[in-house]
Formats: sequence, C-alpha cells, structure tokens
Amino acid sequence: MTPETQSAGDTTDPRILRSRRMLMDALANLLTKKEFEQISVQEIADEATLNRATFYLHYQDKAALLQAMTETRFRGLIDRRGISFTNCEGALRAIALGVCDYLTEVTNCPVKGALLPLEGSIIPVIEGMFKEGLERHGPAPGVDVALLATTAAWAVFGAARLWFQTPGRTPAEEMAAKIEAMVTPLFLGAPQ
Amino acid sequence: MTPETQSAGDTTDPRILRSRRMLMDALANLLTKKEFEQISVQEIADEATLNRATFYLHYQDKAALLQAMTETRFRGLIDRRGISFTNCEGALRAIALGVCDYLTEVTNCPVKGALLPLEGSIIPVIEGMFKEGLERHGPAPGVDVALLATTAAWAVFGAARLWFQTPGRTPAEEMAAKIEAMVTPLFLGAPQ
DNA sequence: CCTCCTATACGACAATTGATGCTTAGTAAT
DNA sequence: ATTACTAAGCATCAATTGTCGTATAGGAGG
Repeated sequence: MTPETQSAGDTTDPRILRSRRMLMDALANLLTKKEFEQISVQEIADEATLNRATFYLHYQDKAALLQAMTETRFRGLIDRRGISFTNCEGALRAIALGVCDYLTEVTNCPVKGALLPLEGSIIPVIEGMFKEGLERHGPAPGVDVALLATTAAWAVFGAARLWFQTPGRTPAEEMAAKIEAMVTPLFLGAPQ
Repeated sequence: MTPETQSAGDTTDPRILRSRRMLMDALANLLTKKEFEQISVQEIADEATLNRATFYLHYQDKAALLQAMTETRFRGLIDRRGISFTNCEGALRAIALGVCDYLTEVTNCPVKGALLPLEGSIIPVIEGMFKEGLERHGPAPGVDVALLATTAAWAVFGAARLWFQTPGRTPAEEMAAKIEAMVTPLFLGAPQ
C-alpha cells in the first residue's frame, strides 16, 4: 500500500513523478512561511493543487514527505557540488558545509523548538558517503566500517545542527572547518 | 498554557506529580505491547485511568510525553549507576552502556522502522555530562566545549542506536567499549 | 473543622487524519 | 486512432486530535 509506493523511487510514471514533485515543492514553500508542526496535510495538498487523497497515495504522513523531500534535495546539493568522501581533509569539510547550507536553506526560523526532524534523512546520506569512502580506501584492520561511518555521520550532523540553532552564528565555512578538525580524529583512530 | 505547565518540572502539587507519573507509566507499559506510532492519546489516558483532557493539561502531544518520560527515566538510570564524565576512559564507556541499556529497556521491538525518536531527550543528557566533565577538567585552549560536548553526544547516541537496531547484536558491554575506543579521539583532538 | 484555590473529570464541538469506493483523466502500447 | 491500465479527483465516513466551559474532587492553610 502507501508505504510501498513511498519507497518506489524508481517509478517512471510521469503522473507519479509530477505529483511527488508538486507535493515536495508545496511543502518547501509552506516551510518558508510556517513551522512544520503548524502545516496540515490539507494545506500541503491545497498548495500543490492536488487532492488530499493523492497525498496519502504517496506518503504515509507529512513527516514521510519531509523525509523524502530532504533526502532528494540534500542529495541534489551533494551531487551539484560533486562532494564525495575521497580525501579525508577537504571532503569532510565539504560534507559539513553541505549540511550547514542545507539546514540554512530549508527552514525559515532556526528557533530552538522549531527545528525540523531531519536527522532521519540527512544522516543516512552522510553515512553512505563515509562508508563508500572508507571502503574505497580500505579500512584499517579490525575497524567496523559501518559503525565508524554512522558514528561520524551523527557527529557531523549534531555539530552542524548546534551551529544552526545558535544565535549570531559564525559563517558556515568557518563552522565546517571546525567540524572537520574535530571529527577527523574519529577516522584516524585512538592515538594510544 | 500546556507547553508552560509541561516544563514546570518543579511543581510540588501531588495531584500533578501523580498524573504525570501515571501517564508516563501508562506509556511505558503500552510501549511493551505496541509501537509508538500505533498508540493513541486516548489509549494512554485510558491506561493511566485519567481523562484525555488531563493528558493535554500536561503534555502537548504524545511525543512530548515520550520526551519527558525518556529524560526522567534515562536520568534516573544515570543517577542510579552514579555515572559522570569525570575520567575519560571508564566514564565514556559507562555512558555508552547506559544509552545501550536504556534503548534496550524502553522498547519491545528494535525493528528498523519502529525506532523511537529518543535523540531529543537522550542526547541533551549525555551532552550535559560531557560539558560538565570538560569544564571541570579545564578544556584545552581554543576548544569550544559546548560544540565538542554536543558532537560527542551525537556520536555516542548514533553508535548506540545503530547497535540497537542491528540484528543479532553483540553484548552491550562490548559495544560500549567499542564506542569508547572510537569516540575518545574526539576529546583528545587531532593528532596532527 | 472550614475555606479557598486549583487539578481533574466530563461532555461537546470543530478540525484533521486515515481510509475507501466510484468516476475521470493521463499514459503507454498497439 | 483505440485500448487497457493506473494515477488522481471526489465525496464520504469513522476515528482521533485539540480545545473549551462547567462541575466536582483534592490539597493546603488557617
């Protein structure tokens, strides 16, 4: 049923692609005006000029739409910038900067209570990049690649999120460098 | 209104304390039987033998109840075990073990899609412990304590969460040791 | 004990969610 | 062009959420 169609990201039916795009665009637009919690499914459907039942054909609820939208757009940002975890130093900074920029781009009010639940979609993307990079460079013996990638992804996201909700925050580039400096030791392992 | 009473954790009115405890106990009990998403506010109120309106007097929604419950119970676990971030080596492992144990304790089914949104309540507790420990030991010059504490807290939580949702997982103690080995370099800084 | 204040219960209402059957519109293949 | 399949629209219903006014119960203080 609905959850299945939701993960059918490989569809080519133009009607489906069009509806999903319209729903995502509608949500993105509404997010510039109101907080996520205050947006109703009917509002999203109205904004997308689609029937509410159509919304439920594609997404279980608005959180699922937010997840799908975030993954699509964040991956788009990563692809546009050609970011990959190929080289420890600059790549980690670029990833962190990507997260900071995405957080800035998607929400209008970085108030503490209004932060979107984006970890469910952003972290897996970061995680995937870390895992790919680690596997390509061959992990050190005994290192659990999946665990390290996950841990580092959460660390990066948590740091970027804190930056985003901090009033009068430093420039994103500066923060990304800090995150890189801080998180790099995770990959280098214990110095003992 | 409701959000305000929700954060009024310093009340002494026994009626309020009793109602909140009953609601938390009800949710904890229901979580051993069904997934969070499948539990309705009416069910929680029924289980607590309280009126639904009483639920809303204390919590904005069931997510808020889950947050409050988790923070209370996780802090309780930390206090019972006398865990504090006083000594880098054993303390970090104890914190990680606490998270693993709490995740195990609170939910009946560690299925991928059924994971509770606990980061909002667990991470701040860990973060607070890290911050306290770092401030007590005097941070190295130039280190942003809040940022480091947050980053490390997210890293620990992300790792523990991955462990929890992994089928046939290793013993918690073992995982806690791994997390400690992995995350410790964050505190020691870049080896360059 | 009584009095006052406030938490809780109750019933009710509006809004929203989640689901469903039927009809219409859109797409791909022939 | 026609045909078959399926996405989307529509109206509707039941369940749940969020809210509110009124009455009752519970706790604290004198």
